[in-house]
Amino acid sequence: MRRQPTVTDVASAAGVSRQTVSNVLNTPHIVRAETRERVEEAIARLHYRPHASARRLRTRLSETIGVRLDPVTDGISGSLLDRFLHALAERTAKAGFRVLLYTADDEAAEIEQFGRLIDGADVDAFVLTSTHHGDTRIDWLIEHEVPFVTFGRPWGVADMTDPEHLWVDVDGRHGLTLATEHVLAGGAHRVAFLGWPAGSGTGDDRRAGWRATMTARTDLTEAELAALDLTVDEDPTDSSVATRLVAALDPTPDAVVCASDSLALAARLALGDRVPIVGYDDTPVARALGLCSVAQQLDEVAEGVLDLLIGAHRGKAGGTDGVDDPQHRLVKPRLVVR
Amino acid sequence: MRRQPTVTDVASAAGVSRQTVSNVLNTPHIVRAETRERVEEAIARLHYRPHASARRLRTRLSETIGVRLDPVTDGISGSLLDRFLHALAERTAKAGFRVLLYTADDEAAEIEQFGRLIDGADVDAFVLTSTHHGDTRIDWLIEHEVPFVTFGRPWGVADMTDPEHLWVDVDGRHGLTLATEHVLAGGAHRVAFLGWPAGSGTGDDRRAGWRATMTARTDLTEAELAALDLTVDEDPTDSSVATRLVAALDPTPDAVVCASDSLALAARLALGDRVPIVGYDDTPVARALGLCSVAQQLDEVAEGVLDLLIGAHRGKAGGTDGVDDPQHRLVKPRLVVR
DNA sequence: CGCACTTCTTTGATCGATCAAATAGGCACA
DNA sequence: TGTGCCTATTTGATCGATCAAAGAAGTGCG
Repeated sequence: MRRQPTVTDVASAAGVSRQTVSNVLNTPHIVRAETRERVEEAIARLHYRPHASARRLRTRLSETIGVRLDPVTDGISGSLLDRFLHALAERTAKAGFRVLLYTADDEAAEIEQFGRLIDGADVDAFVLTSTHHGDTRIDWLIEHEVPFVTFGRPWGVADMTDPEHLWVDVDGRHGLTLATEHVLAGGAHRVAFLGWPAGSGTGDDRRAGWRATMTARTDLTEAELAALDLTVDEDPTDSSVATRLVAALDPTPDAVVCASDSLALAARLALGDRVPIVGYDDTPVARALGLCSVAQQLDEVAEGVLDLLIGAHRGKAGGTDGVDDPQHRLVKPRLVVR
Repeated sequence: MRRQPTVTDVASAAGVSRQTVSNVLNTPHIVRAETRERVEEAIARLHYRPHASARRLRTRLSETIGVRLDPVTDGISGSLLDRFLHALAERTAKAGFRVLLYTADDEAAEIEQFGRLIDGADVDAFVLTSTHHGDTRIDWLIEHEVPFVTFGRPWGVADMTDPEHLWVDVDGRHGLTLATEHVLAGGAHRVAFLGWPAGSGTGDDRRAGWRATMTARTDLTEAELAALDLTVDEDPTDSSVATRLVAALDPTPDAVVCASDSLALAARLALGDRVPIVGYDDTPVARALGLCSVAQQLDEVAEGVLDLLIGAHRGKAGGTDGVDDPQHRLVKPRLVVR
């Protein structure tokens, strides 16, 4: 590997000075067109590429986003993060940024990582993916004035509208409304919901979509709805529990809408293909089983994350395309019909 | 965010010079114990952390590994990359390195990325995950003397032993041997193999494991084996094809060993749970269905990748623990029995 | 023609670390 | 006591870029 050309090399090749080359790269508009072209020609001829670390040292900006790679959750939806990461990496690259991965076993370790990555100028912003109520990481980031965006709402009431906490999320309630309306339109009447125990923001949000739709569109009583509201812990070994639960439901419901594809798989194993089942996340499992599923629009989520981050960078400017709330963005999921 | 302390700050706090602080951090053994302790105390007291970009500028090392995030393949095994990435990120962090993600739509674009990332000192090595025979990326990396390791063997004959091409792979042949022996031990006799068409190195390797075991352990003729050797394109929409294929097999085989979990799912949908089925990759799908599956030991793979990379860094030293071939490593998979 | 005023370009300093070479300190031995 | 040698520490230069401020060229107007 021979020595890389530097700004100085380009400068002498183009017959100008270092700073002019730097200007061509960073603030092209202040350079006279003729000079700019000469410099650009020299850059191309020498295959010059700026040394990212040198620039970072001077500007104190890394143009890199840190993303934690969660320990694999063993859920079928594991690939969700994968897809989100891909969408994020792609968009990030388009915006001229990079994605740096890190791992951490617990919150304390992750905060330690924040410090290391920020102090070392490795990253200048974070994207958090698994947030929960009372997350200490978020307090740390806000206190240390580190820009960040979470994929997922903070479910605490006050937090949700906190302008310091930027978030993007998928409207799960809307997703289950779509799912429920779809099976109702297909002739179902007694539609069961298979979800997680109350208490998780995400799960409750999805349940609410089912419940609201059922209340509005059917004449089922509260008691009947309660009987159709099935709950199981999310745990791979629990799929058998879910299977038993669904099978025990008597009479068999006309359809089942689920809070996740892994629950949908359990329902499918219990009921076979006689009853329409709708999953959530549109994972390969749903595809393989031929089940309808609610697809999170991860491209849009990634786009939103980046918009908010760049907005935050450039002085809290925020969304461009007429979004009402520039600090938060709720993406509408789509129902994949099969 | 107040200004971060620098080596100079630490130096004056400890009453020594810059370089001594640097020595404590990089070559502690040349510093007298008493001095070292004083410096370490000052580092802790000031919460000093080295500025990574400054160090990289000087050393011309980024201590960062570039990994391409593949476009999601829609296979059930998508989560495999996810798990590998996680294992890699974790090990990488332990070795004091970082993982930088990038994406690229095709090989040319990826080579363009190589150039950008190397010239910018963003990364100093790459890990490639989806390699194929005659991969131009590999030629580029070797030509430009950029260290890299691939997860996956190059299936060209000459390439496989090329000392310039470091690789780690999982012994799929052994995996299918384990799978086949397991079902044979369970009393099966006519064991079918469900895999991809001949021509893919990985698929052929797995098939060979099944075939060799069947030949050695059963008295089935070549013709009988050929009839049990089922082939289908890997494509999500093809699972129905696989299902038909398996169902058409008459008489029903005693067991089916598969080249992937998504094929195992197809077999399961065709045969129900009357016949033992073994998948490959131990994805959540296999777990949810209660199927046996061959688990790639991604931790070991990640460890191998890092060993080779660090070995290459430090002058082609290579493996430590008595591995025969210091440039290549074949990890033995494990059968998860359910 | 000359002075003020832009606009574009150059020069010197700087970011925070490490490298290379020089210096100071300690110890043994003649 | 002085010389030589080894080890521990300090000093000056450097990596490649950007920032800040100074300098040069070009324009308008009295």
